Amino acid sequence: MPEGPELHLASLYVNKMCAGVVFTGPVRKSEVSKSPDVAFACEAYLITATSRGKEVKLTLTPMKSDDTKQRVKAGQADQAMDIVLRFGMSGYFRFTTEDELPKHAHLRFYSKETPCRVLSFVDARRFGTWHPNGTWQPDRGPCIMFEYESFREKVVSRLSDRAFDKPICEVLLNQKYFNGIGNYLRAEILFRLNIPPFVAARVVLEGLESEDLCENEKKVKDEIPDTKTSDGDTQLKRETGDLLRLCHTVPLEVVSLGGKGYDPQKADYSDFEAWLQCYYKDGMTSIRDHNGRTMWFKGDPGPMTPKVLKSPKAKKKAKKEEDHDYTDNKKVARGRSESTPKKKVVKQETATKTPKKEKDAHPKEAGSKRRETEKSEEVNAPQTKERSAARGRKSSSAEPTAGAPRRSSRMTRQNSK
DNA sequence: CGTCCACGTCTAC
DNA sequence: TAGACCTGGACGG
Repeated sequence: MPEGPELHLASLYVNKMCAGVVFTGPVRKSEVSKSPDVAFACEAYLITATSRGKEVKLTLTPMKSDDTKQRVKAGQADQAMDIVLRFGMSGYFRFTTEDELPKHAHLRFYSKETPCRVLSFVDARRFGTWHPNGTWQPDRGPCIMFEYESFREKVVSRLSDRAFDKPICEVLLNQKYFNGIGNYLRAEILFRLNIPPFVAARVVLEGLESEDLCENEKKVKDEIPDTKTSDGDTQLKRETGDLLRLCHTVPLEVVSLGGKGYDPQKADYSDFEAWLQCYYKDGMTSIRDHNGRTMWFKGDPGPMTPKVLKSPKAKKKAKKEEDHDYTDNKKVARGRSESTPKKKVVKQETATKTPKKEKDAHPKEAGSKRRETEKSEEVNAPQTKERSAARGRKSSSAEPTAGAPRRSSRMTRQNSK
């Protein structure tokens, strides 16, 4: 969930659900959370939210009353407090009754009703954080969705920054310049323009102007290939705008998909999945970037494609071997200089294309990926995603295609209800 | 049961 | 530029 669009949808969710709701008492934190306590308590306060790139800011506003002195004396807030949150890999908001508190609700705001309801920041993996009395993180750039002009200007004017020496797909994750872009967005954006992911960012970006010449807010019309015909090869990509503009418009498309894209309650990610054209899609290729993140793309990977294998798997494998290596020469032998090459078995890269034994039933499922990886083993060659229908097939062999076990593995929030 | 993978930062050799 | 930080779902055995 959490890339720029989801963070923004989260702020919309808070504003919608909490409009007119009066909250009361202290803000509560789960026992297990390592994020700071939120020292705010108030007899009656309101909650609103805004977003910027990959951050959300909650504003707690005490409601007027005449007993200000008393309140202050009682340790109650009389001033608004901002809390800035980052969502990590799994954060989101829910507004529920107290007895429906989601698991992993690490920060909670209680309404004054009876029975009361609770606005929760839910974050299973706890990679998310919050900062009481916080401000937008200084090192993050302008929001790609709502500060488009300054975002664009900043990138164009700082192209000499060595940050742009790296492959474009990696630079797109640099929040100093692309605040709001995440792993699925970088794949979708580069795919739309057919830009090889591992081309130096500067090469891709130089020549672009600060002014967006295509500045007439015309909806980016993109042909979404008929999902049924699978074979997402339908090449009708006629995108409007340059890379920087798509860093703005593509995320906004996700926002326009609406709440169902976000609200885990709806458990309905089908629209979002249908919207995806590249990320995790069948027929696409994926390889690990220099930071170990999976880059999805199609076609030419570009000249700066990572040489050494650094998939989590490869790493783990290497580690394992080390553990079982009693020869004591680890440090010397492969200590570090040659890091991971170990068995660069590089099978013929032609191994890339997996026999297509399955006709797509329905794009979806992230399943089979591991299988592919399996095949590639130590190979650095890109892997194209193969059908996973086989997966559903397999597990529910009794039930072939009909109700296709379309539980869409990932993308499906752990709510499904 | 175990392994691999995930929409993201952080910080420590 | 590796790990670290976490939980849980999908799969494989």
